[in-house]
Amino acid sequence: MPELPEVETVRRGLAPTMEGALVDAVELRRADLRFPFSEGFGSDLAGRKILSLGRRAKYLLIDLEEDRTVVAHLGMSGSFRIEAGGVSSGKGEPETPGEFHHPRSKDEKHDHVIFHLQTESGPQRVIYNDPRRFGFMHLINRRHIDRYPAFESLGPEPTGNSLSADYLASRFAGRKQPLKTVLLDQKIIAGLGNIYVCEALWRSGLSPERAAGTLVTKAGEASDRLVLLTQKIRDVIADAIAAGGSSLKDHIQTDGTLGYFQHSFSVYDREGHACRTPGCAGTVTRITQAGRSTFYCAVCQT
DNA sequence: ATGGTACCCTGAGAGC
DNA sequence: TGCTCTCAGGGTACCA
Repeated sequence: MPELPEVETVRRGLAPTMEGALVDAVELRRADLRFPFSEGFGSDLAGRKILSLGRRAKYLLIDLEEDRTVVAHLGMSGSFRIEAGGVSSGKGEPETPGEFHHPRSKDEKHDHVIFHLQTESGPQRVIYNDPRRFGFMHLINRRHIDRYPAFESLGPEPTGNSLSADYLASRFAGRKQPLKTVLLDQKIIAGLGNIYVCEALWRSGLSPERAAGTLVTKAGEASDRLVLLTQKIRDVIADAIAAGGSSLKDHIQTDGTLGYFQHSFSVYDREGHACRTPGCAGTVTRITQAGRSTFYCAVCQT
C-alpha cells in the first residue's frame, strides 16, 4: 500500500494510539526485514515515550524521547494494525467491530514487529506485518536525520507548496528520459509511486513516454503543460490522502477500514477499459517502462 | 551522468 | 486439486 497517501493514512491512523504512549517493549519476531535490525533496536526503545509520528515521502517517522527516531518503510506489502491488550495473549481481544469490520489478517506468521505500548486507554499493541519483507526499520539519532542516507538526496514533497513548476523545469531540462521514469525518481519528487504517477499523467493529458525535457522551454522555463502537470500531481496526492489512500487487494488501514481512492482510479489497473476523459473514445492500455507497468490512454495522453 | 536490467520476497490469480 | 507462470504499491545494485 505504500505510496505517500497510504503512508500518510497510516501515520494518521497510528498517531492517536502511539503519540504520548510509553513503549513497554518491542518484540522482534525475526532478526531482519529487508535489512537486519540494528543491535539493541528493541531494547533501546523500551522505556521511552513516543513524542509524535511524522512522515517524509514514503517513510514513517516515530519520534521518541532523547532524539530517537524510528525510520520505517513499508516496502510493497507492509502494514500496521492496532490491537488492544497487553503483552502475551496472541489471540488478541475482540476488536470493536466498526462499520467496515474486516476479518483479522490470516497471516499472523508475517507479524514481524510488535510494539507493546502503555497508553491512556490501557495497553495496546501496534503490529507490523509484511509478507514480502521489502520494508525495514532503522533507529537513528534525530539530530542527524538529514544525514540519513535515504533522505540526503530526496526531492521535495508533492504536498503543500514544496513542489513548483519552476523546480521541475530545472530538473527536467535536457532530460530524454520518459516522464513516467522521471516522476518515479524519488530524488526528483519524493513520495510518488506507480499508481499516482499514472493517474497524474492521465489527469494532465501527458504521455508517460514523452521525454521530460520536452516540457521545458528553450529559455529553461516551465511550459504550460508542465505547470498543469505540477498542479495535477498535487491534486491527485491531496485527493488520495482525503480518501484515506488506496486499498489494493484486501489491504486494511490501521483501524480496519479501507481507503477508497482505488475507486477513483482513471487508468491504473484499468487495462482494456474505456478512457474516462470526457469525449475521448480511447481505451486504457498497459505498457512496461523500467520494468513496471504503466497504464495510460494513447488517444488523449500525448 | 544516463538508461536499462536483475533482484530482494511471498502470495494471488490465471491458465492448463 | 495442483502445478507453473506472471504479476504486484518499492528501492538498490550493477551493468553498458
